[in-house]
Amino acid sequence: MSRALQELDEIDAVFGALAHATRRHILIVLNARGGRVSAGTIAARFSCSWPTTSRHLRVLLDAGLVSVERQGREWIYVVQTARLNAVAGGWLNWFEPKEEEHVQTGDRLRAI
Amino acid sequence: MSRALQELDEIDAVFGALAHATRRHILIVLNARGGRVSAGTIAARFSCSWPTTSRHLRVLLDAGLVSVERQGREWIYVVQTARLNAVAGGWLNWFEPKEEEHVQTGDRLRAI
DNA sequence: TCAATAATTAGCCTTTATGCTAAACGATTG
DNA sequence: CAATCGTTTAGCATAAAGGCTAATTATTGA
Repeated sequence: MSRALQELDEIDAVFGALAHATRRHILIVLNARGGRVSAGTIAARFSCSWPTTSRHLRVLLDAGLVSVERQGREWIYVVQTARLNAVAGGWLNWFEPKEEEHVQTGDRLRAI
Repeated sequence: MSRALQELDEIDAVFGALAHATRRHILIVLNARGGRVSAGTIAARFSCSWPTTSRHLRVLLDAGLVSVERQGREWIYVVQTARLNAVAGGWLNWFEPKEEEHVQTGDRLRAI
């Protein structure tokens, strides 16, 4: 797959993941708590059932917005702020009031 | 409704609108063509049926990401980049690598 | 090794989103 | 004022997303 096409898929996954309020909230909570939180701690903070939260975490994981590490019998989720900023921020950057130069290459352009 | 709650609804509408590839594409096309394009010109550029494109435009309109003006028998859609940057960029700003001060007020904080 | 803990996966049902065709509607043109 | 043009609205069918409970997996501790 071309770089541009792959980038389109990433954009799709990221904005798809950000479309749900609960998932956005999870990212904020994760970030507010230092970026590393166990699944149980997250689940306890939300009104939906644990499996439902677990699935939201999976969507975020598939989008690369969090990573996960096993620690004993806990799963620790880690927010990937760099990726969030790169992918979502990168897309948004198309709409920045531009002053002359954009950072976008020809390959990047094909990803529209 | 409180300012913070209204802001949450705006964030929800904006990220909801950005969740679909076609709608993101419409915004890019609109922006690339100088920000003002008729519905027909947009519809011609997409593979889905005209009514379907029309509905995508409606979702963007409801999210405030475009506005619309009648001009003769055409409808001219205008991309609202300022709002896009304010709402989506504003939310993303929570994840910026922070150096001391954030621009967020107490009211803003409640919107998490 | 058996019970308890932490969490995921499976399976099902309901809601929401998306796409299409057909009908409607306001502005213009003949 | 009738026909046409540009576009939206209505209505329906299908697909995707989200939520729940029950079952399963892996790890720890008695």
